[in-house]
Amino acid sequence: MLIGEYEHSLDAKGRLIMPAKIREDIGEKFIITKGLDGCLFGFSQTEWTNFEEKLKTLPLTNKNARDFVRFFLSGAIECEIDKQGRFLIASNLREYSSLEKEAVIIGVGTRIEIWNKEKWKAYNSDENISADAIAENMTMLGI
Amino acid sequence: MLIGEYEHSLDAKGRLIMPAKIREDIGEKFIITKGLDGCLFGFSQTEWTNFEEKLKTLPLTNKNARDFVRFFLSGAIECEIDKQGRFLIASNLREYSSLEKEAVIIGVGTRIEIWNKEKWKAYNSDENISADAIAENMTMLGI
DNA sequence: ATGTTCATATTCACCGATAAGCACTTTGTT
DNA sequence: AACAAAGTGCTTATCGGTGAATATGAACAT
Repeated sequence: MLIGEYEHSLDAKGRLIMPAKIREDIGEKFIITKGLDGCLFGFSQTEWTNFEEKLKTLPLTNKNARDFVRFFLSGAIECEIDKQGRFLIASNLREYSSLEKEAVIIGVGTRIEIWNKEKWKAYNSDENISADAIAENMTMLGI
Repeated sequence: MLIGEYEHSLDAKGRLIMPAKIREDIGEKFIITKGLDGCLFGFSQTEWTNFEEKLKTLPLTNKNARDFVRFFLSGAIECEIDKQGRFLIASNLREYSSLEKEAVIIGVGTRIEIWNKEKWKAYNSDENISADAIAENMTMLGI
């Protein structure tokens, strides 16, 4: 289970440290792709195949579904973590997610997400995560 | 059942003593997350896996669900209690809950809560938790 | 009251993870 | 061939996390 929030910075070549606590869960080789809300998604190999399976079940007759599948598959790249714990983020993905220097990596259960730090902070101060909304969701789930 | 209120202080590295009476209930490894009202939640592993199971059922395509899952999982970290009974609170969680020196740990049935002492006092002197208000809510709940 | 034990507080030292800079290699372009 | 750009790998310094040692204080028994 991938959890936690970690701040690190890209080096001049666009490489990022994979937090030590995530490294063993996600594996030496993993997949990153364009994510939702302006971040990047990262999947371990097994989670990626799960995800692909789900995409396959979508009806190709539906334009929305076709767009959705294209979005995720076209942006996907396999990454490898080097001896020093870093991985390179392809330039098109860096551009998509506005990653330049300061980044935040978060674990979200089955995947990680990579955010531009500023965007992450903005997202968190947004009303989309108000205490009320969270409390409401908690009771809905019976927590 | 987790109960009681305990005051302790963080050391220079951000570690906190787990009160002896809570230690055996919560286990050697447990999970802390961002909580509501500016405190942190702490769950035993069994309570946490229940929670995780529920989160897994939420749909990726729903923004509300994404927000909710992100809040709890990105804010979560597994903690281990060391030989001296202490555990480290990750810096982002310390920041979130304004924990610097004096802290209060309370047991709340299925979870513990960790508060900045000042915040805890302020919260308790608030009128929202006057004995009268609580009694009123109790009758509403049919107690 | 005194001593004993257990829990908590405080300080210090060490080690590993990370940041940052640099050099070398590869690839593609002119 | 020469160069620029991108990718890969190494080295060093720093900082945060971790464990050990010691001090303080409360609870309890004699």
